[in-house]
Amino acid sequence: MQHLTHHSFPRAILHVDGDAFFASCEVAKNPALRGKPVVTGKERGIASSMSYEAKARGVTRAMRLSEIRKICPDVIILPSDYETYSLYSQRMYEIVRRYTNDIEEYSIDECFADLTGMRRPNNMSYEEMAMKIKHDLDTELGMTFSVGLSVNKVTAKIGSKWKKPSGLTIIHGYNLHLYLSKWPIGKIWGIGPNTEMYLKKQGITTSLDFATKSPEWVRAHLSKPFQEIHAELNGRFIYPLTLGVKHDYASISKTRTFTPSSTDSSFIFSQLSKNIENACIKLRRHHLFTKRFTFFLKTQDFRYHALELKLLQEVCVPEKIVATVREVWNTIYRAGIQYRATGVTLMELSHENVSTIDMFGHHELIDRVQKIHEAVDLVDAKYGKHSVFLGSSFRAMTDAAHRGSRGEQTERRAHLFRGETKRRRIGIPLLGTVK
DNA sequence: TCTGGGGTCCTAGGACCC
DNA sequence: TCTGGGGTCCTAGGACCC
Repeated sequence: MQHLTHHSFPRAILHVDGDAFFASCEVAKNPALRGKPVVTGKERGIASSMSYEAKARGVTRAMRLSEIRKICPDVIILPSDYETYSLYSQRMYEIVRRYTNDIEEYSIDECFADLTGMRRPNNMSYEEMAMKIKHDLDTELGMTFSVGLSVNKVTAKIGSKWKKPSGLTIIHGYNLHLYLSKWPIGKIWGIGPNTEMYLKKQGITTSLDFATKSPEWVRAHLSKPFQEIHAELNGRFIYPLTLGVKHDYASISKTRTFTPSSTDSSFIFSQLSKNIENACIKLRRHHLFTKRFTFFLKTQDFRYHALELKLLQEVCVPEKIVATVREVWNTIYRAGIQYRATGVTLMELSHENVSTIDMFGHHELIDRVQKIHEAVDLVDAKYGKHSVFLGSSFRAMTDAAHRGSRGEQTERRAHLFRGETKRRRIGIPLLGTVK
């Protein structure tokens, strides 16, 4: 009796990657920008995406806008417009979905598609499908995409990165090794700087060097994710596609760097308070509650001093979190140390408020505070974000000396307040003191 | 890349229990 | 009181991605 071997014949996995996606969306939205150096990220003061014309002039990611203007005086710098980008993103998914329903919406500018078994229904070869998808995307969205077609996600990713922009690279299992021999180990999806350095020390420089190591060697030297990458580089299909729309958050975090750095306890606390408030705004927008959080202070030399704390009850408002941080503040904050950023991460997110604890009327109080925040969210929706904020965040919202990297935006809003509208910013010290 | 911001997953080690 | 071994849960932190 013979073994029934799973003759898992090759899959056809497509990876689609928008070229300079944010900048390209801006150009698609406003064709007058076509052919010009376009950069997005104005609100952050650094480039987050740049058109190929801007790249040709030497603009790179995270470059300061002041420097960009220096090397490229005719650059067009735009604030990020995520509403537009996600609209184009949805259209990208929809176009790919014409050819298969098995789509992973991997990120705003990328998706995977499993074309396996779709030759008959589409009456096309896999190669034709890849070409047609790219053609549809390019012509209908007014920007270019780079596409890779191969036998799994890791190799499809190599395909889409092989030629950029506007590339279409098909990597069959039988000539995978030709691509791997020319693909540096550090460019593999999932291999970062750390592992790259480690593998190089082991004499591995190309993807092929790595792929041809024995599974035993890989098991002995590397952790699970790298064993899986190794298997995919050998043409196996390991990583399934996560189908359907993106699931809920596992965590929500907010962090902000301030320049110059500071040693001022109350200022740093207010920065953290502001981050907590913003994280809670996002929490409520997604109708979530948190039961646990970590916060950190980042020192001038990039060390993190962090603490993880558990709440007695799920919350979606910042008061209890801020009060908890205040209680332990002196175990983390050290006088005389220069801090450059604070941050908070909310975890154990859930949809319902399942708490049963209701001692000393805590529940009622929290409910009341929650109602205030519902009203505040409405005010914010009407008059703009942060029209109302916690008293404990006051300094972070007003200190001109310590404007964060969002300084330009703050300035612009402050101007609005003085100018055509009568909007007032209201600090609510009371909320900050709820215990 | 002298370093912005928002995420996910994995692992090692300690605590605790049987 | 000392001992071995094993399982589970939790936490800190590493590594990576866009």
